[in-house]
Parts: sequence; structure tokens; C-alpha cells
Amino acid sequence: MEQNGAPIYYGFLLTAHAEDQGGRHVLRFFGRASFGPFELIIDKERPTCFVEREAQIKPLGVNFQRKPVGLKNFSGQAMDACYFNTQNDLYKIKDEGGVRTYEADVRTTERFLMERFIKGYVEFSGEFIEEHGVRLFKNPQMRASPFRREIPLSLMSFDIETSRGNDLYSIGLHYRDEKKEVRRVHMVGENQGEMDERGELFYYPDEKGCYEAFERDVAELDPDLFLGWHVVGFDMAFLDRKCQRWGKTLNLGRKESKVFISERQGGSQFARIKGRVVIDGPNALRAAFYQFDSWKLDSVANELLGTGKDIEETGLAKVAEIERRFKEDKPSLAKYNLLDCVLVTDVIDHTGLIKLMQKRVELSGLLMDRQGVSTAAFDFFFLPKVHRKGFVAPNVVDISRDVHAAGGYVLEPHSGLHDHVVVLDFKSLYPSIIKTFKIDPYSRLMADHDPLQTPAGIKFSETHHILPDFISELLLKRQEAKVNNDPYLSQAIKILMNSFYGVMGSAGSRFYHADLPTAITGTGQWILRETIEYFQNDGYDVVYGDTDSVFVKLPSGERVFERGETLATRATEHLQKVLKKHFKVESYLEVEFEKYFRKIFFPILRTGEGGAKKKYAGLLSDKKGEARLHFSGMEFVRSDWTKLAKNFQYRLYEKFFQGEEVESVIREVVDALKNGEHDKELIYKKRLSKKLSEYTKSLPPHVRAAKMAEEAGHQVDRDVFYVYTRRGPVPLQLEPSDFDYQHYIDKQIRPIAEVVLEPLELSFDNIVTGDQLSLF
DNA sequence: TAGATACGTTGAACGAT
DNA sequence: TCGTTCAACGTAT
Repeated sequence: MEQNGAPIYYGFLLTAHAEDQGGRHVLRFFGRASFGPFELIIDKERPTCFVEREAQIKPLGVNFQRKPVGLKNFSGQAMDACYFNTQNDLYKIKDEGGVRTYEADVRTTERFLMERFIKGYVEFSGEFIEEHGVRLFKNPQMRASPFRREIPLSLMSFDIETSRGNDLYSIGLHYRDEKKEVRRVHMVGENQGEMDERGELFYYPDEKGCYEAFERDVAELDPDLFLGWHVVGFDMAFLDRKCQRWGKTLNLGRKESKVFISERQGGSQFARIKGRVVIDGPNALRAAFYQFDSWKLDSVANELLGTGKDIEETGLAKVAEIERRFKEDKPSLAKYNLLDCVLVTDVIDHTGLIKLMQKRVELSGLLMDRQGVSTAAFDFFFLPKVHRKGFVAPNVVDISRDVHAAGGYVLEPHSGLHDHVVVLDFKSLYPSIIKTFKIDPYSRLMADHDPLQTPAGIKFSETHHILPDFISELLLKRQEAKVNNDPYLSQAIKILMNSFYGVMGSAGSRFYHADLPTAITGTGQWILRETIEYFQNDGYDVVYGDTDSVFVKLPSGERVFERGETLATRATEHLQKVLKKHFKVESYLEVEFEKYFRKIFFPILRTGEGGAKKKYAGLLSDKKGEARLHFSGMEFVRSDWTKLAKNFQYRLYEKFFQGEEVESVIREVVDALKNGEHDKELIYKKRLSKKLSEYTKSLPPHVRAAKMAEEAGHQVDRDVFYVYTRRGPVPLQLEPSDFDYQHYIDKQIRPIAEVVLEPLELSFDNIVTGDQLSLF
């Protein structure tokens, strides 16, 4: 590409940084182009905020330019823009200027990008110099690229091995770009031989030498992405502490820059690295809505790839094995170290996480390391638009949340066993409500222009709005993505669209107003009730419903799939009519036929009376007539129940739905349990949501177990594994074996059994004591 | 390095007996 | 000892 003879480069932005330097504010964008890594430096942008026209700013010796702009705040007051030389100056006015500022908390890097609609892909031109293999452009011409041609990123997965104490054993890395792949381990200690042909192994006399070799590899191989498993919280944090002790810094950034590790609220850690993005496996998978029982690398890899593991042991035994290998068999430790690195790469590859993240950048404009900050994504597209409509938004700190908005409507289920139930649900309910009723912050401000009303009487403008059109655009793009077989784009769109409601209902957003979530959920409730009533008036039994779904019982098992489709279509059409009639709006709501339960069972509340909401088990049937058990909200899907309970519940419902007697399953499991046949299924897992010392109001079992583990000198993770013994809860690390079988019968088997025995009018005690006569 | 509310269940803690 | 309230967790949507 050329323009007036000057080449135009095309690239993908990776990270953004801002700092005050020599009395100016400097923006730095690092990215990857086909020619390699680049850095774009901008020092001509001034940090900007707004103040009310009437506001008198205290003279604080700060130089800034104040200019009237044709903008107003949400109350309609005229505003001035203030332009500062440095971020520090802006903060000074914000904090000490004695006036209310607006948009003073918008990141300068993000303001720069959003105002230019640059969403990851960028075109730039200008002179450059080369520093540390990075092409550096100062104040280049820069604009959003109309292209979305994917630029392959280079990646390095790494992992360290350590002793139980504080010794570094080795650093393994797996690097990959389009041209080459490197598998390498740097190990501390005397040479004990080579690794096999699948990896290189180098030895160093001390830990520092080992680390420095790794640092050289990072500089030379120069990856765009770091991959790892708890790589920030463990590996980088460990190396950072080591570096501090050696009197050096952790220079793993581009141009050998330092890594800054900071603590987030809640204890997790975050790394800022110039020019490189860290993808931490568990975090990234969670952000993409993956769910695993165990988040250990071995387990996740096993579930996704079916890959085996090298060291079978867990916990203490695993550390012991690592220590043994370090002493006796370094090549085998290296092999293990490298395997973990490759496993992470494989997991990330397999899940397409990088592709998904790139699509999310392309959609939201937030760079890779800011994904997941939904409020920032909302700002990115909304702020520039709202400016063009003549408004300035407040700072986030000035938002206070007065009342809790209501949520979804949950119908109390008709408890008991039902045959032939179809589930219908609304496709993207909240986005379609936003579209139908034109709900967004700007539309609320403009409600006097062509007002329309939601069922709860909240007014919006039918003609002046921003978000509904963006949703239409996204829905269109999603259709294209599906046609083009682009699952990552499709998923990225879904994630973004589903975040809008949450953002507008969050005090963490500068666009929060109670009317916005209230209008959305209130309309949702109205629509669900209307739909339920519609089916009831048609003679159907609606056995359950939650937020955006209705469970409709069919009179027979004939042509259920056809009938499900018909019901969905009719509900969609009905809503079109009533919304037109009552609110004069065009409905974008769409009811879909979702699934068919050959049988479904709604239990009664264990605590209280009536049917339990959000819990059911059913026999899900497909068009071929094949059925499988499905559990929702029940113990089977809960991570804090034991394997014993889950297996038992599964077997129990199999019998129950087949109409067979359930007593023998109950008796079998209880007997086997007492015989020690289920000893491996007795483990509880529960998460600590805060630091151990912060549990002051009560000491639940998992906390007691964790404290016991800590006192015995074991490392305490967020996940606590424990069993119930005659001494009470004991952590798994202490390898207890005096299981309290009666506890498991009473707390894990009995409650699950009784839910099914209740409608059958059977007694658990009678069944397990084997006293058949007492039944009568 | 701030998307939301609704809900069920458990066991500890607390207060009355 | 018993009944009630509360803290904590995980889930559905």
C-alpha cells in the first residue's frame, strides 16, 4: 500500500501505555505488523476533561486551555473542555480544582482510539527508526483500518519449576510463530544429560544464570503473547521476587522493558507489559465461559484434549516427585516442565481463545489486555457517539446507585413429574427488548422527542437513540458470521451484546441510570407473564418459566417437535400484536423452540413449602427419540457436592424416569458406602472467597478444613478439598481415612433420595434399615 | 484492570427455653 | 435442646 509515495503500514495493536514525560503526555501503542513488531508514539494529544461553563476552577498553578464547546451535561448545562499538558495536571484539577469534572477518568489511550474508531486494526505511515528489533514511529499518520485481515501473532508459553521452598529449578518455554517452533528448558545445576529430541536442555550453575538465559530468549524470540497457567500470579510473581533479590528488574517486555505486577482487589495479580499480552489459561477460559470441575492444567487438558500427564501425583506428592527428579533425574524434570508449556499452548489452540480475543478487540475496540471490562467496552462505542449528539458524560465516581432494579421473573414450578414438556425461550431477550423499546442512556435523555413507554411507564425516544442500531448491526454481523462459519466472531458478538444490560445496570458505568435496567427487566417480566398467559388462555399447562423461558406441557407425545415450533411461532406473532396494540412499537422479540423433555421432574423445596425454582431434572429427548438425563440447578451440577451424591442422583433418576423401583438403588449405595466401596467419592470441594483470616463471623466446614491444612504447614489454595471424618471436616492434604459414613448417608444420600421418595410416599429410613414391614 | 438479579441449601451462630 | 437467623457458596438466567 502506498499513498503519495509514502508506504502505509497495516497492523494489529497489542498494548497501549500512557505516561507524562518531560512536561508532555505521551501515548505508546505497541503492535504487530507483517514486517514485525512496531511502536507508535504520540505526544501531541492532550489529556482532556470537561467542566460546567459556570464552574470556577481554583488557580493551582496548572496551565491548561479552557474552551467552550457546544456540548452539555445530562442535566442540560453548557460545558467547557479543558486541555492539559499532562495527565498529572488533569488529576490535579480533578482532585483539587474544587469543581465537578466530567470524563476525567477516561484513559487517554482509549480516548485516542475511540475518537478515531480504531478497533485493533490500524493503518499508519511515517518515518521510523529501529530499536531492539521494534520499528518505532513518532507521531505517525494513524487511522482505523477498513481491513480485518488477521495478523498471526507469535506466542511463548512458559512455566517454572520450583522446590517446596523458594528455589528455582527450571524455566521451560514453548515458542511458536509462523516460521519456527522452539521447545527449551533452562535448568539450574550440574549437567545430568540431554532431553530427548523434542526439546533442548541447558544447564546453569546458579538460578540467576538460568533466569537470564530465559530473559535472553524472550528478547530474541520476541513473542507477542505470553501464555501460561497462573503465569502472572505464580511464575511471573516468583521471578519478580527473585529479580528484586538479585537487584535487577523483570525485563520481559518489548525493548527489554520491565514487567509491572500489581494486585487487583480480591488478591489476584495483573501484569502490565509493554508490547506483549499475557494470556493466563484459567482466566481466559473463564472469560470465554468455559466451566471445569477442576481448573488444574492436567484436568483441563485432559477434558479438552484427552492428553495424559507425566506426573500422576498431586499436591505434596507432586512436589516431592519434582524435588526427586531435580536431584536424581534432571532430564525427566525438564521433560515434565516442557510438557506443561506445550499443554498450555495446545489448550489455547484447541479452544481458539486467541482468535476469540482478536475478534473481541475488533468489535469492542478494547485491546486484548482490557477484554472483560464491559463498562470500558460500552464507553468505547458510546462516548464518541454521545459527543456527536451534543452530550458529555460524568465521571464514574460521580455515579451512585440508589435502588436495586428488579431482575427476571421466575414462575413457581408445578412440582412433581410431568410428561411431554417443551421449553420455549426468547432469543437474546434483553437485547431484543432494548431494540424494541429503544432503551439507552441517550434515548432516556431525549424522551421528550417522540416518546414511547415501556410497560412500567418509563419513557424513551422512538427516534433519538444509539444502542438499538448498534444491536441491529451486531445481529446482522452475527448472521454473516454464521454464514461464513466464523464461530469466534459469533461468540464475540454474543458476549458483547449480552453485556449491555449489565453495564447500564452497574454503578461502575458512567452511563448508569436506574431507569435503564428497570425498563429492561420490567419489560422482560411483562413479556414473560404475557406469554405465559397466552399459552394458558390457549388451554396449555405452563409448568415453569424463568426470565426468558416457558415450559409448556403438551397433552400428548405426538409430533412434539412440530408442535413446539408452532407454539414458538405463535407466541412470537402474538407478542408482535400486543406490543403494537399496547405500546405502538414494532416487536423484535423472537420465541424459539428450545428443547423437549419426555419427562421432567420439579422437586419441592427442602426448606419451605411449594415447588423449588431453578431446579429440575428431566429426560431430554431429541428428534431421533434418543433420550438423556438433564439436570438443572440440582446437586448433580453443583461443584460443592461429592461425587458420591452426584453418581447416586444420576442412578436414582434413571430408575425414577423409567418408572422402576428406586429402593434397591438407595439400598445398594448405602450398603456399598458402608463397605468402603465409595471411599474415593467422598471429597467435598468448596472455594474460599476471601483470605482465611477474614472468616470471623462464622467458620463453615471448608474454612475449618483449610485452617487445619494451614496449621499443618500445607499451602492453602482457593479451592479447599476435604472429607468428613468422625473428627469433622479434614483437609485432603492430611490424607484422612476415618470417614464418617453416617454423615454421608445423612447429608449426601438422604436429602437427594427424599426428593424422589416424597411423591412416591416412601420413607428413606424404612428403605435403608431394610425393614419392609414398617412401610405399612 | 467494577456487567446484572433471583434463588436454594447448608451449617454456624444466636437466643430462648 | 430447639427454633430462627445469618453467612457463605454455587447456581440459573
